[in-house]
Amino acid sequence: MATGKSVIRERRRHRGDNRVTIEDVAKQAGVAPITVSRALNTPEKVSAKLRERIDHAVEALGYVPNLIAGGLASAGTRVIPVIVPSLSILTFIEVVHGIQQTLEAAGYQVLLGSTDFDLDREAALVDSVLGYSPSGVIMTGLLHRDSTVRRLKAWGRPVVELMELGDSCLDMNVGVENDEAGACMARHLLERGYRRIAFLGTGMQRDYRARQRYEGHRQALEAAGVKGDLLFHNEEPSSYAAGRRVFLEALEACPDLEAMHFANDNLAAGAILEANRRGMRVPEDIAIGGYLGLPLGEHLTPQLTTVAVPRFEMGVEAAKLLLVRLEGRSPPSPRVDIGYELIVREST
Amino acid sequence: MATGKSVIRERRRHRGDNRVTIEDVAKQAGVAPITVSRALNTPEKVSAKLRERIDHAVEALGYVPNLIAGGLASAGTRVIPVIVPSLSILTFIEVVHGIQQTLEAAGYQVLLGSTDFDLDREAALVDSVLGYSPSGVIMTGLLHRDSTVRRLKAWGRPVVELMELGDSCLDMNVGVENDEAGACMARHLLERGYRRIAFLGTGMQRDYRARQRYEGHRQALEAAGVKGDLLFHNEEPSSYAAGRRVFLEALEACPDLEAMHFANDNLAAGAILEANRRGMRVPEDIAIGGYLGLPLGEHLTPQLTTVAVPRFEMGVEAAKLLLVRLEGRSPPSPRVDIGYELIVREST
DNA sequence: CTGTTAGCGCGTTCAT
DNA sequence: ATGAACGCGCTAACAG
Repeated sequence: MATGKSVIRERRRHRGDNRVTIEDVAKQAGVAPITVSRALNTPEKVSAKLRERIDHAVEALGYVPNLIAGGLASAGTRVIPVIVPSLSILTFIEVVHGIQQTLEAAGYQVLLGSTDFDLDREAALVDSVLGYSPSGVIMTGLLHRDSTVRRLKAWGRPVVELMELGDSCLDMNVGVENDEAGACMARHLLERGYRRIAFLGTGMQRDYRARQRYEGHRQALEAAGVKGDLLFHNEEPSSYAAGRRVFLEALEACPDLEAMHFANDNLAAGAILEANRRGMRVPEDIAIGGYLGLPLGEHLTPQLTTVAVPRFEMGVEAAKLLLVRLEGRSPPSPRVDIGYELIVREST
Repeated sequence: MATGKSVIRERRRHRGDNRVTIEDVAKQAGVAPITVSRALNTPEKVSAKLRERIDHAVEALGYVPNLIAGGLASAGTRVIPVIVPSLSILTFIEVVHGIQQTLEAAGYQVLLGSTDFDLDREAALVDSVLGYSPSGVIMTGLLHRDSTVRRLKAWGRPVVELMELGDSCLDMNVGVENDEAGACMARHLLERGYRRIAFLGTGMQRDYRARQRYEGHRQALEAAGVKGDLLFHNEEPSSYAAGRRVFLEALEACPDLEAMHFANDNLAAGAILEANRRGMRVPEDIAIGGYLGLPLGEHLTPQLTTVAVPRFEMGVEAAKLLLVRLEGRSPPSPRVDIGYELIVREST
């Protein structure tokens, strides 16, 4: 006869959904659902014999765990939101790539969010993604709305802040010292004998990391007794075209310039390409330095001198830090300086 | 006295988790939890008065819905997995960018997965992400393991397959006709009067879309009575450096070549940069054509002739198609040809 | 090592 | 327009 039990089974799924559940597997293997759960999540806690029976049943039925249900029960999905300012800027993408590759290998999934450099959008995004009960969060930068900081602190799970390094962070921090990187290129240009040196950037209003590099640049020049506040910038987004434009603007405004320190390699590459077009000699007529270490730099003529930052590795490192914490251990240091490297090539 | 009820409330959360729940809000507003749920999800079904009280309570308590619980109850989170072959290839990133921007604006979140061009990894990823009860899925390409196809079909929710167009797709399809795009460039080179024309690519073993373009190229040449199977390729990933290398290999193997049709702009740009370095004249000594329409192309000297594909728009279109289906409507056509455009510049 | 019980926080369903 | 009851599928906690 149809018992009450079977009635329940009939109306089990809300809608046309008919996925195999852990209960189906348990029945097939002749065990309790929890044993299936254990066989899948902590195999060492289940006898070899049962494990095998269960693996069979899983295979036979094509069971795929419902991670949503698991997440609700255990208050933690294997999802890591990664919040970046923009997906149109190569830097962030390479970082995301490093993160994604590392986390996916460890069985976590990346939930992508972008703020368009807007801290209010960041705040809203954080609220929203915390609703997914993520295992941890990776954020860009150290600068957030108070509400964001409060939420994340109250939340209490691992958080990594990425890109720049600072005195205080929410939880963990990996990045580079932007002012030092800026000073590094400035000192290199000084050593080469250049004295009329300008810093050129775009979108520096929103990109405070570029401003930090400029600050390092300025201080390095002034420490050497050289005028350091020669700055050219506009607010368009970084691109080759933007690089060509600031390059020309600076040349026009300041024809006796000897060297240009660009806020990033995209701009610097644009400048070299423009110089190529006009038959200008680099570095004889004008020296050019960049920041990032984009692959394009070494293929230009002249090859671009740059301060390279390991962007992919920065992502990997952030993910590793998070994974350590997710495994319940605590990392040797919650702060990782990923470093930078001056690569001297032909353009200076 | 402590009633049974309050005991339950004490031990409510499994672990240190202390998030505000819908019940807290309901209590504060003096309504039932379900009313809060409605006020948030279908405000038009709740009286203005209650809605206001509830909004207040939400604000005051800082309530953020637990999307996991919602997902479990309603069998559908607002998550869209996007599965791409690689995050180190700019093309896919721009597509993801378009998708992400469109979906995020509509209140959906992108779950990122990458397969490294491996169909078995793709199959595993699909299994895994379906566990998140996503609202829909966006996949790359039309070629999948049988098991992947079966799962997705049985699953029954919206699926978009992206990049190339084909006769049959799982559900919806947006992309470009690769063979036509390849033929387009080939015909352009023929029109320019070139006869000794080679196709050069890298990683074509895994990248069957590049093979499709080569096929279109070959047929166009042979239709014109020109030898079409001049092919140079190797299996390294695409990069400027790889472009420089195939360029040199082809020149050496075939010094009387008149034109080169590259599988993508990265390779073509590498070739132009190498030609710059060697003082070779393009297109006089050798003509160069690309595919994609990367920004770099127009800044090179000579500017690169290319077949441009609107990659960002392709992502936007895919997301829109999905959104239409998610709103319960059905799109005018489940197949969108995103098109391509021949951009003739200086290099041919 | 295995099972029982009791929710996780919501939305569906059905009643009012 | 609002509410009560129930279960989505899984795992934590506690027994045995």
